[in-house]
Amino acid sequence: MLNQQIADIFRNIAHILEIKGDNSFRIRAYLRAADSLENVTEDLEDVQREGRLLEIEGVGKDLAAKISEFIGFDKIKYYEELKKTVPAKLLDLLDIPGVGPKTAKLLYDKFKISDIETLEKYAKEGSLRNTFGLKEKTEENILRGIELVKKGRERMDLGTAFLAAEKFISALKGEKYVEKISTAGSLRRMKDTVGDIDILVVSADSKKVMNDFVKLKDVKSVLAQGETKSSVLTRDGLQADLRVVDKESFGAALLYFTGSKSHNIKLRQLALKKGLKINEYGAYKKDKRIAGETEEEIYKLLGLSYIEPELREDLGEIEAASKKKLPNLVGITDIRGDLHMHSEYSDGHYSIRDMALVSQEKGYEYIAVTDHSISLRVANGLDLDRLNKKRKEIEKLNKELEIKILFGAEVELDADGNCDYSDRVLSSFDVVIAAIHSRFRQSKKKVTERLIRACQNKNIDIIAHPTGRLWGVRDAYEIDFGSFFKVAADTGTFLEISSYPTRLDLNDVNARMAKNAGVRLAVSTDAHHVVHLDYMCFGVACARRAWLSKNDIVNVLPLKDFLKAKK
DNA sequence: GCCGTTTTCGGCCCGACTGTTTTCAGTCG
Repeated sequence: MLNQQIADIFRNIAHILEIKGDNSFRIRAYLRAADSLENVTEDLEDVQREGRLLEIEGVGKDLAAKISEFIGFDKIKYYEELKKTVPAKLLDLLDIPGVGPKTAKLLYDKFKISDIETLEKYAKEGSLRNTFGLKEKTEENILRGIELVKKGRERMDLGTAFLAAEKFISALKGEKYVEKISTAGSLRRMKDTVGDIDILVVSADSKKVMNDFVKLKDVKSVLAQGETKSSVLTRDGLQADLRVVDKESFGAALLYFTGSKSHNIKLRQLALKKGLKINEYGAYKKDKRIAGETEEEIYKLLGLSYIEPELREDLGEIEAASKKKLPNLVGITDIRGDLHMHSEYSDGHYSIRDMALVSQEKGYEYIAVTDHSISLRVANGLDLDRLNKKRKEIEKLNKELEIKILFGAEVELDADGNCDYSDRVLSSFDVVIAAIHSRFRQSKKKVTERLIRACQNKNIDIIAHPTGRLWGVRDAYEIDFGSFFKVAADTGTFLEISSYPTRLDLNDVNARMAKNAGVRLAVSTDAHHVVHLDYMCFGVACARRAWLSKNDIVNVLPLKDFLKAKK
């Protein structure tokens, strides 16, 4: 995608400038702009055409010109020239933990090393030592870093990380020497992917916490064990870090370790303007600590209302908090029904009754059982006979159970956006979800037309996982979001936030844009198993990251209001 | 290179850790 291409170029420019030892603030400007571009949902080409490039945070006159240049010529002259000054693969060295621009430059200047393989050879031979600032220890570190790169420091999906962290937290929480415990980092912000698990603890006996932590059942190996910080590798291959902090610094530490980095930077800048200083130990006025035990008191001190972790991305939340204009975010307890799940009629593993009973236990008022339609044969899509059988079973269950079961379907959209059931059949469902499960590789224009056609179908209530991304399997297909969201809003078609942790689709950025376009969203699990019904928390977190409140979500409505709200 | 309730120049978050020094530079989060 264009936005990503340009972001990558800016990041590469920054890395080359780092190696060349350029002004660090200019380097930071390129990195900041790259981050910023990744948060723009609109196609940069559209933004450029409408002359709005300068509205993007961190993009000024110069970078706007470079973006325009790339859009027009597929090249940025400055970048092409800059690339000639360093070997292409030299930038790969920066991926090695512990190797930064200075070391990379040293390695190149002294040994002409410009790729990871050569570096590994030199380090193994021991021929790096006895150079300026390089000794045996550094060689070891480089080799260890290369191993890490090879293993791939891949991020994990939110679901895997969340469940792993929960095990750690619940194991430690019961101990009486653990006063306070919380996750931090991107996991606490509920980002769709997580790098590693961060846990903070307040304890009177940090030694005991550390000992217990590294001995927990899920720990495969111990990477480091210290007085206040330990790192382990879990059986799933995830790194988990536990830190013990002082009680009076817990809030400041939580704030610091939760991030995001750009959120923290902005908070600190704000503090400076007020003559204060914030670090991970507290908030200070002339070296005197005046806050730090809770996050709330630090935000208050800065004149901000409390900012929920999901919002801490420096995407306008600090400005909104200073005007007391933060949204009243939707919460898990607001959800009254799950509108997307499968039973053993198609490819689910449980009966309708089982899915209903577990949902009922969650306190839901209604669910929609939306098995696959006839043309999705790999998922045992339902023909008309089985549809009738299913309908009768639901009618029977509805007389017996307290929860209301809606008769639904997840209907295939063909290459042109048409359905595989007739209008007559479609209109007999309580809820119709439409989805794309094939022909992912169509052009952006074609996919957009396909989705728009689905929105215009009066029988289709919801579009499931609209961008089709499946973490670790395939990227989202390209969509003209502006046109798609407008039609969805105009036709009253709900768009789904799939809570399935490897989907989370729409994602936070897209969902926020959809809301701003007037679209209403359905947060659903797409459960194929009773335990998947628990995934709702991930979809709600995604909605919160998208700044959505109850008004933006349809399955917070009581059943009769929901039925009235849909087409 | 960006940016502005101490504005159009002069700033730009802050501290820990590590390995290498002997007072610090580089890297990281």
